[in-house]
Amino acid sequence: MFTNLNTDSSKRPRLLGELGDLSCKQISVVEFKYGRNSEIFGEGEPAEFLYQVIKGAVRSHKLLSDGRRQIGAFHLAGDVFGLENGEHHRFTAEAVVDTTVRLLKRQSLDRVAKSDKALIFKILSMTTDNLQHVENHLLLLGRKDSLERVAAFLVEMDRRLTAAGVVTLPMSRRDIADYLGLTLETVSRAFSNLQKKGFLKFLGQTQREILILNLAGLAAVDR
Amino acid sequence: MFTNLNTDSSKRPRLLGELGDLSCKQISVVEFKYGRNSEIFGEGEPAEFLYQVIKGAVRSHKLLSDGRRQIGAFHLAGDVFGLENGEHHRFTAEAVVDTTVRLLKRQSLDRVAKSDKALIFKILSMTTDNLQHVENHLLLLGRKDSLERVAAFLVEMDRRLTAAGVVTLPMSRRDIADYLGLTLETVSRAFSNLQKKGFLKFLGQTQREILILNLAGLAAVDR
DNA sequence: CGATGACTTGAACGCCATCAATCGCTGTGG
DNA sequence: CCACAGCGATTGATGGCGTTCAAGTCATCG
Repeated sequence: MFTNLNTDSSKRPRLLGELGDLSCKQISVVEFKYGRNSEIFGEGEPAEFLYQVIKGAVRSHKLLSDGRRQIGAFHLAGDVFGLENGEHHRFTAEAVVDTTVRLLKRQSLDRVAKSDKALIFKILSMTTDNLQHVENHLLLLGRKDSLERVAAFLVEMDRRLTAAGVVTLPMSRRDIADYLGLTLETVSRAFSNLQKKGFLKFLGQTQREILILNLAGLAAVDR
Repeated sequence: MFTNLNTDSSKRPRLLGELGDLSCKQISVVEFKYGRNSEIFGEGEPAEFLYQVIKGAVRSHKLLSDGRRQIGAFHLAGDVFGLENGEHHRFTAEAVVDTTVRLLKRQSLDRVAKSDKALIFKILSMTTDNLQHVENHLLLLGRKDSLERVAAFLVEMDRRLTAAGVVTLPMSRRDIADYLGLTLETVSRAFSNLQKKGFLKFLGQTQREILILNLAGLAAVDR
């Protein structure tokens, strides 16, 4: 492993914010590429690094012994993940598509954090953001029906990765289903339903490029 | 409000750990009592205090506009809640039964935290514990069936509030249902099912005192 | 005692899962 | 170039789990 690592302390960070401001503080930062569907780290493994998505997309999931899967979050360009405070990762993280990730040694992060209060608060703040997202997802999984879930998903994705009203999903219907606690068939039916209602339109043939025609309508379906 | 407040800076804390060690650091600590089903704070309200349950039980929930409710967590004796990093509470908190709560002004906490690294790390650690619990709950709500959910609930409650193998639930079947993303009827049927299977037994007539006969069996049902 | 609230149990329904067929696109090899 | 396999996605048919609606029990309390 780490055959293609790429020390970065001299380079300018490609993304600002979040971890971008750390590279100037003697924290070793490297970049690494993961192929589609390859594992970045596994649940239960020691949490040695902190990660930031540079390009691509990552899914974090838990598995039951019989294969049932729950995706806790998708991490898109700029997002930080692997932010565990304990010794071990609580999720498995995989690249959804070919993905470039920036790695930070937790050890060196902890060292700097000991003397850098702003950094501690930054980490606390990112953890809290994380918590907020998961708390909202609890309500979705516990109490929303399938159409509400898919509408909420589209609103979230529109906010996070839209380019001019067009949402280009990096993940499959199965990934979406495992994020929303549904089956891929139900997700597909909900997409068709929302298209029939005039809230969205598919572009191209891939079924992954979606033109959002009525964002407020989708938000209203979500409740 | 605050008619029965009770300054506590001179008293010994009744519970150790978590916030118990803060009372000796010039942080104003008061206790307050809430009656059964009364609101402690509401979603969206400014987060002025941090709370610790001294006696009783608290539920944190979110509501949809049509009344559907999702309980994110139950807070039992010793637990800290209201740990928001933002300005506002993200849940509504209510007393499940008559409950005594210790309040800490977030403002004074922040003041001390600025110069006390151990305290910041403590807060970060509590936030991470919180996150871990919610992440596990995602898997439950997204992918487990009703019997698995109820078994998991009993295992959790056995761990958190058992006295000699007897679990005395402070919350109603409806509260449990809204925690597990089910209806109260389904929860009731699952209890009956687990009793029939010999995993538990009801004591008294209240249906809230439960003798756990086979904890490993319950854990196995949960998977 | 009648009223109320918490819980259980039964019956019927409905939403989503499951099973299955089909379509379109991509890549591969004869 | 076309046949064909493989994958992702859609769509249809059927079934099951949990919800909904309803009745009934039991304990508490006015």
